[in-house]
Amino acid sequence: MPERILVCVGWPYANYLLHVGQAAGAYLPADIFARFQRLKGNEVLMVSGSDCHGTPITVAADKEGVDPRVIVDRYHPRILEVWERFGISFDLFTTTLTPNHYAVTQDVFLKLLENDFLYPKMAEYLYDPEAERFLPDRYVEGTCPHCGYTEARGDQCDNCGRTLDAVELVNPRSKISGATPVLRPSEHFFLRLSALESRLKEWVSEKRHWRKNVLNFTLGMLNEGLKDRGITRDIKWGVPVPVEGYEDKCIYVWFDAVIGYLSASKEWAQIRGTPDAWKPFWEDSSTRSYYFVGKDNIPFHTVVWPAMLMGYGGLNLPYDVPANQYVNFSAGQKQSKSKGTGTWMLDLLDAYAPDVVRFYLTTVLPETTDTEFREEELIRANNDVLIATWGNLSNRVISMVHRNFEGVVPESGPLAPESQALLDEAMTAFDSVGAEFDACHFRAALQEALRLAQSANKYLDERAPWKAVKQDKDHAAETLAVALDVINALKVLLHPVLPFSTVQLHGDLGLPDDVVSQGWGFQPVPRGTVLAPVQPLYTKIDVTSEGAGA
RNA sequence: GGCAGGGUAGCUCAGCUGGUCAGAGCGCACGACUCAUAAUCGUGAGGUCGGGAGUUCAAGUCUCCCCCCUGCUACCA
Repeated sequence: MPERILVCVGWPYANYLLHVGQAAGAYLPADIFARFQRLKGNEVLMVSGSDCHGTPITVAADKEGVDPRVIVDRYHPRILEVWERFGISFDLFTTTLTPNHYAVTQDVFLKLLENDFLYPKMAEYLYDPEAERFLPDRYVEGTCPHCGYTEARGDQCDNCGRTLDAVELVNPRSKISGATPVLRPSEHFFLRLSALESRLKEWVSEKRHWRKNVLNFTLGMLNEGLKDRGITRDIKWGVPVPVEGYEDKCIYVWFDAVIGYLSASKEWAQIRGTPDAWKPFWEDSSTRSYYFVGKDNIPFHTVVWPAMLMGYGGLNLPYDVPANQYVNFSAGQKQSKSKGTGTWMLDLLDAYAPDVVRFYLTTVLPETTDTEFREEELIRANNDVLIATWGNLSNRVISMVHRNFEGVVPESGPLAPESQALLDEAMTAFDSVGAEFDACHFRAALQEALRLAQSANKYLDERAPWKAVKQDKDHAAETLAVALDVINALKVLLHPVLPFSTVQLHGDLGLPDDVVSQGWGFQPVPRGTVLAPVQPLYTKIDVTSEGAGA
């Protein structure tokens, strides 16, 4: 019975290039998961898009004296390029600038308003009289009232680490213009999170399968008590508030960004020519929806978005939010998009084959703790694990079939116990590896799959077909045929992580159709199949040269 | 400051509800093999599980205190 799986991935901000941390934190795990589910024969919808609103984009645009759209148009195509080259298999990767997204966002807004989960409230906010805009706390600098640090930000002092309120700062100044901010009254809509607190608690308490950090963090937030949250801003770049008298205000970026999952699903359905196709993914309660995000985004996906969905009514809440920790870069330096440090995905993909990057990143996915990206480790993983254990396995077997059996998969007679044992192991692997993938334990899944490759290597060493072929050709035939069957199993087991090279292997094995249509399960290579000439799946990387991948 | 996660072999990381939990892979040393991208297979060395105190017959595993890293702390998203 096929299941329906909705894979939602955090929306990248459209004013930076994508770095390794984002790829490993959200997009790669989401893609591995989606590919696995498709192999299982499940119906998968995987959506995301560029988050195009928000203060940083308008600030960047102002700095260059251009429309924010120019910034978006510069980065969105680069993001798409990463998906293409890295093999992130979105069903739709859109933006928050589409008319559809605006319409869906406003619909959610109005429905929440109608259901009394939104209400307007007057308050005072910091205003930059020179730049003529209201300032988020982060855009105010000044002297810390506690330690006297002169570069303190409005939300926190980087020197003494205290949390601040922007109005506490001594000598406050706007980060944008340098002007002294003033307080100005403004009326904004607030999301009545407080009213949904108990329902959220009840809902979260059932989520035993959530990761420890996600569950505890969310429970902690709920137990502290939820405060209503302002969801509109005095800005012109964003989705307009669809209420009379509020024409000069926009819906705040995080509110519209999470709605993107829904609007993208609807857009996907429209593009496909089946406008209602989104509904089963959102309205059928048997659908499992997953949200792949970084740990900094947990509250938006385990509290705010669920609250919005509850307030809206009739739509599925997240089934799981397998949030990841961070991938750090070199000596504990964070992969920060704002600081401009880190390894950009496009640079990395210029240097290395996508599957090599995917393989290495999968071994260091920050599933439970922050991890570290190191280029020399990537090279080592390629040479000493990917090629040594897996690439070389298929290479040595295919080579021997060419040398001794004219490249045709030989017949295997009655199987020796060790041959049957290896095949049994391959069949079992679909359960064990599959269970890990399904539980979003991608590192463990990869490790488990590689164990089968090691067993196959051991099997070859014990049966020594290169020796057997001289006295007992049937013995060698059996060994190679069985080894090919296991390689074919590994091709499927590894496909979610290594989509490019396993597709190549599928063709090299002379098999029809594609890997996905073969499905998640053991399939022997038909005897008599003609193999393609030997063609290495991966290329060794010279340690001394800077990235020479194929 | 508060909340959450993490601190385990040279490196990257597993270790759920306390008793083969002191592990895996890589690296390193030695041996075997030579089909294969000097790949593979076997053997071995390596850690008082961040520090201290406690509970227990028994603690990386529970409790308390301390140190370090990361995130959040509601106007970055």
